[in-house]
Amino acid sequence: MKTEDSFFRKSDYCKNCFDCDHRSELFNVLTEEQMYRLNNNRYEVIYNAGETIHKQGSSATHVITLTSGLAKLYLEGKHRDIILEILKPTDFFAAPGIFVDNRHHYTIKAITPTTACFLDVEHFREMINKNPYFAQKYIEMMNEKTINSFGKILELTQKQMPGRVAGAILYLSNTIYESKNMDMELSRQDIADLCGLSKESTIRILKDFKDAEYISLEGKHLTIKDHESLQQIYNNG
Amino acid sequence: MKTEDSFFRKSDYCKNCFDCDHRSELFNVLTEEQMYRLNNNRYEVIYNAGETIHKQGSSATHVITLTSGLAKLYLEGKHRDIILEILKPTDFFAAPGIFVDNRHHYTIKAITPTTACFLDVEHFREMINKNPYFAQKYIEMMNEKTINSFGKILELTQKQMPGRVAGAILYLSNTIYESKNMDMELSRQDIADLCGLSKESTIRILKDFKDAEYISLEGKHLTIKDHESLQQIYNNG
DNA sequence: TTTATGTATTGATGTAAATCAATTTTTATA
DNA sequence: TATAAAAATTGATTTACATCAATACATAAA
Repeated sequence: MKTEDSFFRKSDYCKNCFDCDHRSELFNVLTEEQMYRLNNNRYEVIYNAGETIHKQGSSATHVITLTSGLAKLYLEGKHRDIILEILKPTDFFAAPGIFVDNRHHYTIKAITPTTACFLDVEHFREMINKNPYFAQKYIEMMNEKTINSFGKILELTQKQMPGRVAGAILYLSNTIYESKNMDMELSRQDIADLCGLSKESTIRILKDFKDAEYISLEGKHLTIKDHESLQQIYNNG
Repeated sequence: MKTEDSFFRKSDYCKNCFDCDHRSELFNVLTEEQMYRLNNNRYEVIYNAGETIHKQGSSATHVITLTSGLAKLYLEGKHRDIILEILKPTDFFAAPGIFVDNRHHYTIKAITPTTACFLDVEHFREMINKNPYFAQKYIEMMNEKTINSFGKILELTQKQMPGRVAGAILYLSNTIYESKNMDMELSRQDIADLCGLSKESTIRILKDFKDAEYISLEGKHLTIKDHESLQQIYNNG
């Protein structure tokens, strides 16, 4: 059911792709004709906080661009979830499964009210086949994600708790909120899943950082007070 | 310095790419002209066991196909190495860095005497730009690796020791040696790095499996005696 | 407002796996 | 062959983290 809030957000709907400021930069290399077709085939969906956008294991029929809000992309494990990435506008996502087994290998869930623009996989594949620039852009994007996932593997297996939590704080500050002063929309469990730690351990480390005055923290309001120290803990973690 | 053994292996040198049976299936979609250019630009290198083929952090100038031998592809972490993949003929490898920062983000080292066929990155990029089938094949390959690395993340963070060691044994048997009866060329440390465990812990689990008669193990000769049980341990982890 | 339900916090306890240390076995070298 | 060096094994100890349990707090529903 739509909330009043999401109803009003319908003003967020994009008129067209040509002058859309929510468009992923991936699409900048499309030809005029391809852009036209893109515009005719896309559609937008509005999600409430907590709703699932892609479900791990389900069939991958569309690629998406997040046009507003915040979402988490995570692997559902047996014992816990591992958040690989927080998605924000205008992140583009094409499931790696669309060229393999047409399945989603992770779940994407809205953290805040969110809108996403959907594009049919067949259409996306066609763009790749017909436009080498587009293909190259996509490959660059994929490869960057691969490299990131290497880093994730090392962090999750080699860093210990303080290093991982410091890493999560720096990631949120540098990449997601782009500020040292954050009204985080993530729950403590989300932060834990970002670190691959239990909720309790994460909370304890956050408290340590607060006591050491590296951060200030009240509820979901977090401010980085000593970026230097956090960075050092992350590096030596 | 070349050993006598590696000298004799020069007979392994490929005459040309056209009828090469060490060629990665990726290249099957090349046009005749592209295949001709491939043949003229490639070169082969012979490695002794233990030698480094690609070094993490160094600049990525070539993509490779492993034409003989066995190699390990691993991330060098602060405290330990994580083996992502064992490479065997005719595995193809293009560093994800070639479309990002022109660096290697992992190290590849020969486990046994090994030959690898090198192809210039510029040339490889050209193939991708000029041949959409080739680009698609490459994307498929990349995506498959991405999906595998998701699995790796879950295994390393959620499975405990017996599950991980069982996984490594099954991987070696199913994918690398393609037999239940293996004369493993990997060291105990290699197996540990494949599991993300310490050498000592890995050895202990192997001993447990031997005592339970799931495997027989003498030195580097390993035979799977109870595949079912190993699979179950892997699944329930 | 009251009640309920989920989220956050803190402390006590348990445990999986690493580390350390010593010994044995294997492989390489003089 | 003898000797050195590396790899494998085993046991004892330590520790980083999870789990469990109880309580506090916040948000939403009645």
